[in-house]
Amino acid sequence: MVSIKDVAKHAGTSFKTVSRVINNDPAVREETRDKVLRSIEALNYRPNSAARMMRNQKSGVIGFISDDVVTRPYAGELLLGAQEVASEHDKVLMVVNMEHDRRHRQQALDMLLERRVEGLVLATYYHREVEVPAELLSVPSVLVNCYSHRVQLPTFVPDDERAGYEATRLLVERGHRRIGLISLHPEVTAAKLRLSGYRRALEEGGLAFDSELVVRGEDVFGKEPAAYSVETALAQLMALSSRPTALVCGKDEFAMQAYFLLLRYGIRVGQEMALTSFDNQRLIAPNLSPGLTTMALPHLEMGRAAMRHLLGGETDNSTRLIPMPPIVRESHRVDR
Amino acid sequence: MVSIKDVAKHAGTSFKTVSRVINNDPAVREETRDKVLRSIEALNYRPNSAARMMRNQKSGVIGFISDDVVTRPYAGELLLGAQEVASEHDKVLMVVNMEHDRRHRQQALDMLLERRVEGLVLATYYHREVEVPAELLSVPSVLVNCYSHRVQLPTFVPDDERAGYEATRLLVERGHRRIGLISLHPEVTAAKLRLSGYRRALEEGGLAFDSELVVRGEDVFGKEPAAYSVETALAQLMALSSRPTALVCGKDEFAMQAYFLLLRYGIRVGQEMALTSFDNQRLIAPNLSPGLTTMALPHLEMGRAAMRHLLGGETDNSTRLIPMPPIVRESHRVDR
DNA sequence: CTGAAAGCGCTTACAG
DNA sequence: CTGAAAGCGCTTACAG
Repeated sequence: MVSIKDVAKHAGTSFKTVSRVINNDPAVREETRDKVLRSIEALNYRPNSAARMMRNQKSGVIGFISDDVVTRPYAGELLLGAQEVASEHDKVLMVVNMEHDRRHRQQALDMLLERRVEGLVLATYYHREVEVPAELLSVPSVLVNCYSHRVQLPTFVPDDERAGYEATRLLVERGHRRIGLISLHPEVTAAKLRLSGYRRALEEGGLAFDSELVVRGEDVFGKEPAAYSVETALAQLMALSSRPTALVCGKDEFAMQAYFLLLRYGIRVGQEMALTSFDNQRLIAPNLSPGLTTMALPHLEMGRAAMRHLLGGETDNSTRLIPMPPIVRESHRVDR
Repeated sequence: MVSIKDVAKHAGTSFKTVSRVINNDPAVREETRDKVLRSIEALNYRPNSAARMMRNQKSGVIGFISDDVVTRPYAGELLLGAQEVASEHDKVLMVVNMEHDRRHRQQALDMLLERRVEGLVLATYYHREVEVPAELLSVPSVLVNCYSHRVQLPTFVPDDERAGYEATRLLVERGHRRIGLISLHPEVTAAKLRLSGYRRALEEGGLAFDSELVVRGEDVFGKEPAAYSVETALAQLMALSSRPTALVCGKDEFAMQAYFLLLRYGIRVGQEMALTSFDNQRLIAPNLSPGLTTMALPHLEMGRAAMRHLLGGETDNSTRLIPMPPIVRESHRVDR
């Protein structure tokens, strides 16, 4: 590889002068600079960042540790948002997978720390509590889409309570008084928060909470055969003496299934049933007819906000609730 | 930061001995090694990879350049597959976005080359031709999910022709003689290849190609209002004097829309209409009822294969067609 | 405006 | 089995 000395020789200067040129030091005569630049061009020279790093004692690298973020639909936007902001600050991301295997995880962390990352982002593909490796405390770190009760770190999570409230309010406003909720697994963070938003909206609308209207739409992950499904949930709701006229679905996948399953009861979403949901999966929500009104997961925004915080040198460890904007389409537009 | 010398001082050896220990040089007395290891532990020492890189003249980094791979549903598996294999080889990925902006792209490339990446992966989220930056030729590089006619590089792309053939054959086998094709934008690589697979399957089944049965389901990206849509495509097919009894959809999103739109004609997929598709979007295909039979995009496999090739030190520049396995569910099971 | 020296934190031969 | 020297490719003071 061609080094700064090769360039110096080619340009007939000292290598120090070359260093000045590549670092845009103004104290170089125009003529000298041009000569050096031509040599750089001619030799196709690129400064070795490892050498620079050693002298400067900084790597310009941010570690991005995540579970399946990149493969889950749209969760990759966490990465994209983080990358965008990092790039504005002339930082690059080193992306590693959080392996479940403890040894692998340790290796990945060691690798990042040996590369002297200037910061660490820990991100998950769904909103949940995480076990924070102690190493995160040795460099500036942030938590994205996840949180910890044991460690104090800046935390960026979706405002699921508010989203639950908004998803329900859209239906209350239309005059619905029997609003079903097909819930995610009840132990999931988002499920709890959204349920409490749902209750708040009911209360605000002067409606009593009826536990019969809250049904579970999914099983423990991967359990077969499933004891809980959208199908069983809907069956339960449809068996009520006073059926719901509106439905809040725990995620767009639930909503999609509900569109189909409700047809069995002769019920069309957007006609006999108002419906809202969460996620805004672009693969689903706009392709349903009628289009699905849903609260968007703010992946891009969380990624950006977290990286801005990290690179902005802020020190405050609080939790930021990132809004989940309602994406209003047609499915909730049924008046009662 | 604590360096090798601090460890040596703490352990009472020369720093050279410390270097031996961290590099697992067997020629160190057990006792000395233990002493050093304890000091490393005590000081929480981590070797500086920049310094190592400088001496070793290799970075252990592979650059992963892509367009929107991480945000497109499941295309992120390209990254995951690549990462998996890289990690087995003790390499890490540096992920950068291919900006449309020429200057940004150049910056990203420069950055990667300054970091002395040992290889480069260029990946796209859909199968298409790319303009390959000249810099890719200066280090071992591979193309994933994309190709170039101007540059010879190892190339890993989905076998779309074969997939088109399989998707059609599943329907021919069931006795269908009028098989519609709702095509992607006809200029798209996958559309052309799949069309030729469709024709091959018809021919093999002794069926004449009828251009009336091939309709376009999408417009140029982002064009509003759309001149072509699944709705218009279906309308065209349903207006034919001899309607199709089976449908090959250009992607799962088309299929999903078709499920809904066909209801307007009183036609249920899996009853009066057999249907196959491409992609295997896990968000869509299993959630439709009946479940969608579709040819899976082999993202994970392409990512793995490409990285194996890159790190395996192979030199052959040919193109590998990665199979798109048929994911057989219910939608095609309609006999004629 | 330009250059010679020292050093960042390691590893690679070479001695002993 | 252990150590002293040289050097990887840069930048940071310090001279001139």
